[in-house]
Amino acid sequence: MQGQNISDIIEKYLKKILAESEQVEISRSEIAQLFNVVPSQINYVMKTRFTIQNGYIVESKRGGGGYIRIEKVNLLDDVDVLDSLIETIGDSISQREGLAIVQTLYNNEVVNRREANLILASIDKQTLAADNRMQENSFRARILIGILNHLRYES
Amino acid sequence: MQGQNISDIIEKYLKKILAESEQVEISRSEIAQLFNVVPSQINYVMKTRFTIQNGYIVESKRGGGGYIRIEKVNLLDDVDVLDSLIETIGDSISQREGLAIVQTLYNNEVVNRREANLILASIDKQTLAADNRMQENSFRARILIGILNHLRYES
DNA sequence: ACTTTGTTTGACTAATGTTGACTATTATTA
DNA sequence: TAATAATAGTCAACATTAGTCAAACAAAGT
Repeated sequence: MQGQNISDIIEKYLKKILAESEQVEISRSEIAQLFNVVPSQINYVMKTRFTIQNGYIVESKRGGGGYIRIEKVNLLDDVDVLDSLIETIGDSISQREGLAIVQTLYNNEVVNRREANLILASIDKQTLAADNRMQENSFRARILIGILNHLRYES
Repeated sequence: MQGQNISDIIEKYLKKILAESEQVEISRSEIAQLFNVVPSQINYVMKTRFTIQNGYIVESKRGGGGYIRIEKVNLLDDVDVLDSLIETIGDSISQREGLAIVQTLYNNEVVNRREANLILASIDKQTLAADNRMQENSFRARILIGILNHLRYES
């Protein structure tokens, strides 16, 4: 039997619920209590077992009536393309290279023209207007990767 | 599932009314009594859920016959609203406020759902993952303004 | 055995919501 | 016009959640 540690058990518990419904909304402290672990262990489970690569989106809110919501999403077919693009980007990318990435997305029909232009607006040199080139390229990389990760699934 | 805290409930109550008519006029104390909260909680709800970023304008009057009036505004009809939206962004904006703005763009059919999610991905806290909060909010502001200006001159 | 990777824990931090005392404004009444 | 009543606004303390991070511990590789 594999999966005997408590994180695996919590993971199974939640995925069983998610097999029935599209999403779960939990109270971190309640789940923690239910499995007799500290609350932050729930964060660990989220971070290691409910990632976007696995097809899950996790959202949360603090304060009174706070929650953690896990949503199961359908991963698309182009995931491999997206992965390799993300790899290409790394942690820094120029505007010219960014344009090429968006072009690729458009050519592969991952995004349409309007969406492509929207992305370009967000990674535009003038938009980012960073203090220095390194910072600008760094944020451009993060934004593009965030968008690519988003394109993994249909919402 | 969602909306366990009383502020969310009050928000929903008011938005239900606003779905029918363009505006509501309430008595702060009456609403407070209706939901069994202190009057100032109504101000909290206004400040966090009925801002211009959310697409609402709140006006009020004190004294006898005082009121709080919530008005739904339309981005398309009102060019000034877009401008004031950009103005409220300034050079820094939180993820929460950013979400409110994108939601408003969607509600006003300036963008569709897919585009809205694309924008949200680009201004997401995790996407930006800046060294500090100020930097994160600063770049979020630049991106949003860049996108808003793009949308303005696009259609 | 040693090293690397994964898990568990708890102290500290951050975000959001609730409450009430005090203040400000407007209308009504003396 | 001055006093009073009837509203709404502000602000800071407190309450209620979730998040981060690094240390301790455990398991798996080499």
